[in-house]
Amino acid sequence: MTTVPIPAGWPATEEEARAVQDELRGRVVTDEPGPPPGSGHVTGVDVAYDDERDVVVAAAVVLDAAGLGVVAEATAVGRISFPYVPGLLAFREIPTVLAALAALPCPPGLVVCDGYGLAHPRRFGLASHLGVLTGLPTIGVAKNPFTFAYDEPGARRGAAAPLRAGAEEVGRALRTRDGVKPVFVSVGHRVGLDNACAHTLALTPAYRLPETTRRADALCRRALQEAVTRQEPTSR
DNA sequence: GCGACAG
DNA sequence: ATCTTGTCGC
Repeated sequence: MTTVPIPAGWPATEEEARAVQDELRGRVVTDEPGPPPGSGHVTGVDVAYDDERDVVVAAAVVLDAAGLGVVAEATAVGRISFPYVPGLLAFREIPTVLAALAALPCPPGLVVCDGYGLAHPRRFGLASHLGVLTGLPTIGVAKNPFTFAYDEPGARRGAAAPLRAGAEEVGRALRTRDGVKPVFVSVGHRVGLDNACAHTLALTPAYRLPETTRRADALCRRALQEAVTRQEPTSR
């Protein structure tokens, strides 16, 4: 497994990173409904870190949208390309995630990201950024509301309430399990919000988080352990 | 100025 | 994200 290089010209400062977001945000496509839920491929991507050893591992897991079975998976290993800064998460994850997607043997279809798309300080979160760079339809499903406001949705699975930045609806708080904390869905690229929520519900038949992110999370953690174990075979 | 802040 | 065992509850 080769290590993904940090791209030439990758932002080195927060100021540069914000400038990149401001430049690319205009390329987000929001007037396409996106692929219909329940057909084709749905791919989850996630990343795990070992900041101490400067290792980051990304995983991409392709599921059959109809039965949610695993169709393909891939991982990639890289170096930490940016510190974690709220609002700049994409610069920390994207190089390695792109490599994992590129390593897949089949088209990803809709990509489901851990985090936000348009629900972002500059309306250009990880999911939107990844969508613009790949051209793929993407959505973001986050576990926390970040700085956004929302009213508690109804207690039943399927209930939803707007995720708001002031009066603007930047996403939706969506209940995926009865009585359990909602997830926070936002549009990434080339998908509508209603459709993004429909996909999220289709991907959560049993747990709060989408099967895509659950599978990708488990895979990148496993791969990270293997990567650092190989790095120091006789530590201790 | 201070605190909050996706992963 | 990550550090980390058991435990209460459906």
